[in-house]
Amino acid sequence: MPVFRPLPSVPDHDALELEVLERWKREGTFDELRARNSGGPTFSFMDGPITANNPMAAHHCWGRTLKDVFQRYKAMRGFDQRYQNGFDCQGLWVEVGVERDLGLNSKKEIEEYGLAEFAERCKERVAQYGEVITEQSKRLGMWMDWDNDYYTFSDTNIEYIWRFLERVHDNGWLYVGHRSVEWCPRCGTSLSQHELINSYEELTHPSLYVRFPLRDREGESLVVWTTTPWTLPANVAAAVKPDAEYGLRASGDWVAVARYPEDEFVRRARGEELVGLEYEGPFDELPAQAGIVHRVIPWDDVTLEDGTGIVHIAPGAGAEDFELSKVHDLPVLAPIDEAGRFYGDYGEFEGRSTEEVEKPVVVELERRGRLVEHGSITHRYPVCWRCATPLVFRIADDWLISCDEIRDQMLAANATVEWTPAFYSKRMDDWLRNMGDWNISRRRYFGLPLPFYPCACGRLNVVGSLDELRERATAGLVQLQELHRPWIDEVTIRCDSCGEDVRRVPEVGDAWLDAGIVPFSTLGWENDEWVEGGHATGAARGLSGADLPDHAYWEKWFPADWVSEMREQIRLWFYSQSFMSVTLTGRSPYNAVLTYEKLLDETGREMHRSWGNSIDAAEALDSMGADVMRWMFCEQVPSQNLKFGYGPANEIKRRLLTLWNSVAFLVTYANIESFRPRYADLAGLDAELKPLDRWLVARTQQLLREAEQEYERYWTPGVVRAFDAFVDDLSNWYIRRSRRRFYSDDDAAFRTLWHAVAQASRAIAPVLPFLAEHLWQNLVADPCDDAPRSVFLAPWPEAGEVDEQLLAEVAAVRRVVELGRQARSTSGIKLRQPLRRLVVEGAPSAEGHAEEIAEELRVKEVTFGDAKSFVRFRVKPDLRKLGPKLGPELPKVRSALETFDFEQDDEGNFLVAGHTLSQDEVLIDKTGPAGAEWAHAQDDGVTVAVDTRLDPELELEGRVYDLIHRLNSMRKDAGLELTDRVRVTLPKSCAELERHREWIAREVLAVEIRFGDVHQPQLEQA
RNA sequence: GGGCGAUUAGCUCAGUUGGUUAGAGCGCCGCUCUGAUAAGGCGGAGGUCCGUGGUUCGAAUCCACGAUCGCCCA
Repeated sequence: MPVFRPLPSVPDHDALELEVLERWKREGTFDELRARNSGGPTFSFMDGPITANNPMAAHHCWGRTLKDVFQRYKAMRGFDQRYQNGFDCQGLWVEVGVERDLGLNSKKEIEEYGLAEFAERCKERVAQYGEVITEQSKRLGMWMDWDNDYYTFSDTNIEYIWRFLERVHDNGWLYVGHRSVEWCPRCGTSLSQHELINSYEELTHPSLYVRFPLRDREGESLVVWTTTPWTLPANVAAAVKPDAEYGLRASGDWVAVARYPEDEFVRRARGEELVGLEYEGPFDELPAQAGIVHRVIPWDDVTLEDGTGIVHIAPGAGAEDFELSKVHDLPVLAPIDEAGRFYGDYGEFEGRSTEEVEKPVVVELERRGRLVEHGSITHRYPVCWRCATPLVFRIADDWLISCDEIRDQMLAANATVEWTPAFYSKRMDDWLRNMGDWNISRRRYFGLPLPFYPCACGRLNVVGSLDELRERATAGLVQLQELHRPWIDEVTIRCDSCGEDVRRVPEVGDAWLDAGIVPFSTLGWENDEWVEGGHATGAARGLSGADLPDHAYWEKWFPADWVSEMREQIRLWFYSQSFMSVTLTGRSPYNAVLTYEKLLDETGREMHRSWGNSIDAAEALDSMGADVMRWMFCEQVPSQNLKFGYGPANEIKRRLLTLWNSVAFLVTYANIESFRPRYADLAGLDAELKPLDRWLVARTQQLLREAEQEYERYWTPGVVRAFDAFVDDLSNWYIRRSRRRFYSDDDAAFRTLWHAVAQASRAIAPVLPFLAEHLWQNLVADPCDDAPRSVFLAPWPEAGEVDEQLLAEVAAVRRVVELGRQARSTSGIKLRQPLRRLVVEGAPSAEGHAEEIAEELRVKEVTFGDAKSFVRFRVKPDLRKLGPKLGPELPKVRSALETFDFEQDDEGNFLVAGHTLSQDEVLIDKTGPAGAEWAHAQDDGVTVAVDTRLDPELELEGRVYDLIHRLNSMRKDAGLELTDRVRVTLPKSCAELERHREWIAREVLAVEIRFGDVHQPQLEQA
């Protein structure tokens, strides 16, 4: 029975991960970890809710990996954590998903379907995808308290938002805005400013130049440019830039001179001279236009960058237009309804959409000779972020929260937050400085019911809790199954001013209210008594076992020590959370933030299902494996977009192979030699260690220290880099150098290598939980009875003293070896051929390691000190020392040294340009010719020279190495096991090698070597 | 128009206190090891570190201005 399970030549990540998941489940590892850490110091992480509306996409895995990495790290360090996952459950996302499923495509169709039924479908959808996301997250390795998720559509969550809104109202911040807003005609609702961002697409629209004939100026017209023909029927004014120059063409058209510098004008006028002129509107005969006087108004913001310098103004169909209407007292014509269709007083346009009227408008203008030019333009135009319908402007009443008073408080709160990467803090500030009032209302169905009950008496009743609703209700309580439409709409309450019955407004709330309240709703803010299962109320009933904790619990866990979400969340969740928290408590709800950019495909394009380049989470998890994905996410500098794909994944798989092979090496020989590991070795190795062993121990300590530092600053790229470098050193220095020691029962070597691999697994476990656990099981948990059953149940391996001197020595050795290889390679002599002598200068700290250097470079002797006889030497200033000392004199000294313009005194000091430099103030480089017998290489003060002369003895040894090489190749070709013994027959021509018979036999595991009548060496299994 | 980033090898990107000859991976060429083996190692070619100016003994790094790209706001 081997000590370790043999490793296959390459890891099967998928199988290995499923096995680890199964073991965690079987052994209750996560529960045990939580129990162990319970009562320890707290690490408060607040999970931003993931929308339970679709399976996970690759980009979700990025964020969820980061969340899991740091929760695992903190858990290994003994921190008590909550692990509560959150689902975002209501609002437009879910509605649109359900609409698609049901084939509904307008608000009318939803209403015909029935709001109660529609709400049930929404809840089913949330339940369904909540489950899918949970399974996918588990597969990714996420450890969360999966049975106690919070759902933002619970009555509890809703009530907490009501309390917030009540506070907002008490503060006097709540108001109804009558404004021009971006409107989605399909969804039938306005969008808030944070919903507009990132939702621009390249769209082609008509580009029209249209005449507005001036009254009292026969034959003269203003020419305006528009890309929205549908707004022309609502035109009431034309704006000019008062200080710009306008010109009248011979054709009678007025345009800005700056726009047409080449044109000839029969008359010129400043914009202000045109102000006040009246003109004929484009569609004056429409009933809606009755009695409207169209006139020219001044507007400083008229652009001379495009168009004609004269702007068509329709206050009912544009934001700036609407603002101007207030300044200039213009009539406001609102042409379209909630579905984006024209109202009845727009003649032939009635009932048509904004797109459908484009053509008739053009035809009509043309017929009347009003059209100067008709083309098209492709520009960036906002579309609905959910359904991609192009947005329009319309006048609407929305509920808004004023930002005036909170803005500075939020800025102050943000100043307390530690952002990673740091510059995101400034972006948050920028957003806060510029944020407009928060539009919280949506004219939809399955969302947060706004608890606003305006009364005819002028009183706005804002209900702050379910209890208050019950108390004030005058009807509808019996059927109130949950706080959603349609049920909530049936409840009427008594106005607390006049006592009349009042109804709720029909609007629902912005989904970011739902997400923003969770630092309060999930932690039991101002809740007197702990309520078991108290978060699974209303629509969340039966979905979760989450409790509603009491206020003491909130005190313990608020604010979050750390949150992590993608960059967009600056204007979304980071914003809404902070807004609500500052309102309620005056402080930031999180202390530290890790933010990351966007996930693109591996060529750098955005992923889109319709482009065929999208990779969803399930597919990626299946074909890459979770560890590989996690590595990719962790390696990525979070301020850069991540190029995600199979190409990069395969590269990572290959890189992980070095670790795998190192472990496989250990396992192979440990089994052959029946090595038995001791768990206590991980706390400190007390074996008789050789210098190289002590080096690996120091190197391992260094890894632990670096990893810890990087985890502490939430910088996964640093962790990955440190680990990668460690594995390279482990494999390409320690194992490479020590290989032979494992062919025999060298206890110190086995223990040292085992120690290093086990400790490294612990350090990387948060990033690669599966691989680390798999290795821990095989290397530690299974063979050591006293070891923790999981790498995550072992405590974090604290870094001890790092032997910096030893690390420096070996670094010097490796540099010498590197140079030695370079020197050898310039000579053209194979590494297999032994050489007589190597001389090293400038690497004093490598002096204790002459034997290693000799072995690596296959030379008989390594001497230190005198390479001068082989090379010329060059002296360079040590800038760190001499810079401060010499100041402006330095360049002179430097160039003198470069041109060998210096002398050396008896003490070895350098006399140059009037200065005396001691030896430790300069760096000495060797360079130059040394004759054909010596090959050399130098770098940064270190020089090596190797004697390339061969003598008969060296040549003979070279032949022995050749033979060994050849025989071992034959062994491999013959498919022999590592431990198989062989009999070798050599041709008589090899007789001279007789002297090295034992050496050869040892290297090829030969029980017999004889010389026979053969032409080629032959070999058979013994 | 304002804000925040980015610009480093053919490609993808590291490079947090300013320090000597700027790194990695991939790709390319050559060599090499062969008991990690459809791997590994070494070497080479390949860089005006976007540009200009400034601070400094010294700038990829700090400052100013400009260019290009990206993101956010207006």
